[in-house]
Amino acid sequence: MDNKESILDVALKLFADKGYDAVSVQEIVDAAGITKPTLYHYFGSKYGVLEAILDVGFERLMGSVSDSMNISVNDVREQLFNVAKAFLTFAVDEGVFFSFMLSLMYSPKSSDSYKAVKPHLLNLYQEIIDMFMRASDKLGNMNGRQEQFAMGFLGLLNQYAYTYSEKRLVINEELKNHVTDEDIRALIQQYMYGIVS
Amino acid sequence: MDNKESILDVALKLFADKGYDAVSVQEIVDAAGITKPTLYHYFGSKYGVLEAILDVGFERLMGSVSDSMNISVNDVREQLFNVAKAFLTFAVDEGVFFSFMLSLMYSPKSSDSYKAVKPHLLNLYQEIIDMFMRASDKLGNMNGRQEQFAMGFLGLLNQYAYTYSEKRLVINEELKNHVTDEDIRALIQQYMYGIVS
DNA sequence: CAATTAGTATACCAATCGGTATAATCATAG
DNA sequence: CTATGATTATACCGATTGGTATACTAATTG
Repeated sequence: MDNKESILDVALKLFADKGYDAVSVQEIVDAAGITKPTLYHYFGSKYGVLEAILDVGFERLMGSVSDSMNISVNDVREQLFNVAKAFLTFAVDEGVFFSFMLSLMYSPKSSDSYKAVKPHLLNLYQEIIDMFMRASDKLGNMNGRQEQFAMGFLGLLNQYAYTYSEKRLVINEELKNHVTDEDIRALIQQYMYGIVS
Repeated sequence: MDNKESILDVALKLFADKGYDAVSVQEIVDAAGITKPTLYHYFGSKYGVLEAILDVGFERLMGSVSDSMNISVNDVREQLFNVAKAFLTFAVDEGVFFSFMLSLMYSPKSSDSYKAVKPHLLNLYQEIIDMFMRASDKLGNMNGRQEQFAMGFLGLLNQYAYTYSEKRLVINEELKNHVTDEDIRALIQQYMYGIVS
């Protein structure tokens, strides 16, 4: 791992743990074992480091989600299952980035960190909304509520990933790579047919 | 409004807009039309201001939610409706505090702001979980998934309030005081019976 | 070998950070 | 009128902030 990568790696960990604003450039370069001019050589500014982190992370997430959408399926449930699996697998594999992303989703609208993440989030939202649009014929009349369904779906995934990662930290590190297909099926079931089923 | 109140009022707006870390004490006192020693006289520290804001806001929220739970009801749906209405009404009436609260819920775990909000969040979670516990007999066998249901319910409410407030900002300020009972009923319907219903 | 370039270290900058010492002001109480 | 205690303003503190000028080194290229 060269200096450039280790800066991104270390900075992501610090940002996810303490928040973008609370981390100083000095802290990053100390943790990466380099000096400030090196960081500014590569990224130009602290904000540049943030942007680079988000570029890399979202490219992976969107790639994974897009792939999951291109698998041919028989029904909507299967479609949702595939997307949920891709999303949650990403949340587990890239836990640090994912929790940082979640914190940015809800961060204050005038903050630097929200400005940086906003375009990436719009991308993600649009991808999910489009999926519901394409499923219009199979899902029946959504009465123009595709957007609401999409945000609800994403909200459920986020909330699941969030509570799951909380539990992982508290209970057992060994569970790490286990979001089972059954878990995901139960989630889709809940989303489609509610908790009374 | 005396100095103490106006400090809290102004600080909340700034925190909600830019984030706790990004707001300086100088900024707060300038906006409140006072000077630094006055702020430190009342609150001791910047962190003390944050704590006071959260104390006031969560007392209102928890009071409203608790009241809604004490209304006698015939079934679980009615119970959920009442809680959801209290919650969403609060989210509309105290929009600035609510969006700040949401940002803190997902903020990095080692940040000062998360430390301040954590005990209040645990309170809120417990209140919702207890409600599902009490509803065990009517909701049927939840197989110990009360906690999951509770978090899912809260996640749905948060997500609804979030997208709603986004839309309000974008489309029409006039909609402000209108989260209709129909909206809430549709939300509970979705939660209980899913999107396919 | 010479020359160019990317990467790194030392040392520094002005500006801002959260916080405070001191003293003046103010309304109230005896 | 005096005294008291709560508030407030002026002016300051050391520490840290994001960022940079300069010079040196290591690797690449002709």
